[in-house]
Amino acid sequence: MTRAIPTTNRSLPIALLRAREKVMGPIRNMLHDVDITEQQWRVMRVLQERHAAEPTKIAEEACLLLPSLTRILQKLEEKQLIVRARDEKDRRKQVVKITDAGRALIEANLPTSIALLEDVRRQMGSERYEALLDLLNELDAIDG
Amino acid sequence: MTRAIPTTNRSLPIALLRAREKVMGPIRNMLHDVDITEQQWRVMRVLQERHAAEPTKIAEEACLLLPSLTRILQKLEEKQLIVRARDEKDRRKQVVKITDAGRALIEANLPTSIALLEDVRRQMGSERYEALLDLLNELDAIDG
DNA sequence: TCTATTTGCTAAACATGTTAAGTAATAGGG
DNA sequence: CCCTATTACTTAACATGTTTAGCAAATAGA
Repeated sequence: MTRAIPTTNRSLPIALLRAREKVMGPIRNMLHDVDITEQQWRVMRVLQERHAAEPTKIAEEACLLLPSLTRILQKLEEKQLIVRARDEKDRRKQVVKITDAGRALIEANLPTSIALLEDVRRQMGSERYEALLDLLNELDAIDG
Repeated sequence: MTRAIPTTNRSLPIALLRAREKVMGPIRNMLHDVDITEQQWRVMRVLQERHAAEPTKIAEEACLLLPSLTRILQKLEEKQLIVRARDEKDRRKQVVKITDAGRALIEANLPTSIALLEDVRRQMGSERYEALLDLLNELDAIDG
């Protein structure tokens, strides 16, 4: 039984894109007021959870490519939200840490960020929200 | 019952991002051989289905912002994959059409594109794949 | 009909996405 | 120990994402 060519509303890549826009729109608005981008926010969140991390690990967790992360870390350093040092045990690596100012910025905005996601969860219903997360993680786990 | 702050693997924005990367990776590789970007491909797909469309509609269907679309249409026009004309009934608008060369490019690559998505579908299972699409569309339909 | 507003698109500026190439430090094998 | 390959990042170049501003055409009222 052959399926027809999918139109945009039944195309997985576009459905993923639209869903992400729906979720990120309000969060981006919030971050805009603090003059920080969505990607910078993701990096800060990772550093808040791990306290210190090397760029490769940050990139993996924040779902960023290293060239993008390089520029982002430069900007976060300029804003004095993070500090960087060379790893003395392996001088190819770096140790990135969040500063007090960075932690303060996270703590000031995390409640709103969580509330916005809670709103999505409430509108979808907890069960379907969790089911969606499960399916997305399952998709991420396939071969590729 | 309060939930803990979500870690990255349980964060909806990042889960959407990772899932999209998983799906688009192979498709991007395919398009790279034809020297066309993922976004240019989306625009071409819309034009193939509608034959003629105005930029605002294309942007909506391909999930692009108008400033991005402006540049993309300029490049597709240079590549002679589309043609543009002013709409004589409303001279603010344009009429964008796909050329024969554009249609040929789509037809040469669509089977592979579909096969790659079929592969994802097979690995996830049809039911879960469809369930994922339903949940994504449901997410897109909430208030925001 | 005149003007204020809206609509459709473009331009500009800055940030990131993506690929390819480059550099320095480390690891591995002979 | 030397040479090669690998790893961790950086740089560069081009394309898109995102916001703001701008322009011309059309529309809505007064």
